[in-house]
Amino acid sequence: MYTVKEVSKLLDLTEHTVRFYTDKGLVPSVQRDKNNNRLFDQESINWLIGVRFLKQCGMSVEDIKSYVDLCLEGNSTIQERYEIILKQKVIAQAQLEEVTRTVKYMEEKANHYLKIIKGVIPDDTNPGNWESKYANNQLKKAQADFL
Amino acid sequence: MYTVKEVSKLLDLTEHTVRFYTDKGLVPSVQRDKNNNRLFDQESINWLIGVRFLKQCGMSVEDIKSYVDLCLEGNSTIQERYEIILKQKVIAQAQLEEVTRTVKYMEEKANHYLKIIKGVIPDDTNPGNWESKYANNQLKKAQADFL
DNA sequence: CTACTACCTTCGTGTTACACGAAGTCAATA
DNA sequence: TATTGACTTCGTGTAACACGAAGGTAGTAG
Repeated sequence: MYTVKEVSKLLDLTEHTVRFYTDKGLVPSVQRDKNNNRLFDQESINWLIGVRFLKQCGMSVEDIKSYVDLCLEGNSTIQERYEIILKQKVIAQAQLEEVTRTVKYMEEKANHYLKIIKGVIPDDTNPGNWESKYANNQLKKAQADFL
Repeated sequence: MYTVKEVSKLLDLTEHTVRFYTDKGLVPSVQRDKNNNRLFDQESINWLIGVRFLKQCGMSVEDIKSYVDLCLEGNSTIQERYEIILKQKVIAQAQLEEVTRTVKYMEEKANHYLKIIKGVIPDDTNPGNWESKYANNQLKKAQADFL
């Protein structure tokens, strides 16, 4: 059994957020002790982890609430829930691509700066610099995605 | 040369956001035509793409502005910029792990639902369901990360 | 017994990064 | 002439919190 504080540490959420989520009904299994303190058992923590995943891929608190309610409604809603998860899966996959590109950008950028610092190449801070060159290269791929 | 509308389509931002960013000075190379319309050349678009990457890994508009200002200040700020990028790189890499986990969660969850729908396994909607079982498995890894 | 700590509550304000609409102004185009 | 599309400022609204205040209760330590 965990307190709000422990859970917040465990899942890297603020206590505020943990209370916020439970109050919004995102963690139906959360209990109270005789002093009205929130008590999280393993299951509640598991729920919270699930909630974090759903949040992660851009679901609003409201939408997560709806989803949780569907879960509580029972087996009749499984098709509906399946479709929600499928949609989120697609979103998460798109995020994965974006984040992968971002990591790559940061890596190449860091390398670029490092080279300048080490004097391997001259600096080029002014407009028309690496930002441009890098992005110009990226743009072909990027545009293919966006257009 | 691109208009706000075109850029917004190209980079999947709203026109509001594009104006917002340019007004905040995140795209120093943006020009105006004789009618005061924002005009984006290739370089401005590249800048915007860079801004998007920085945003992506959690930098605030304010911090991006500071970074952009550092860029404009010139070669003396390269070390500082290098450190910023390194920090963002770490953040982006952490995001990558999180998103990877999220994708996995969604995939496994979708598979689970699919099995229920196809009648391969019975439903288990009530508390103590798959959410718990999945999360219980995840928890060991998760806890290793968080504790 | 009292002080302190750790929960809880409600209330209310502040923040970020926008979204959105209103109203009014230009300028080019049909 | 009317529409279109850009612009501006102003102002409100929103989500998901962050944070502090004020006040309550419960358990522990000195």
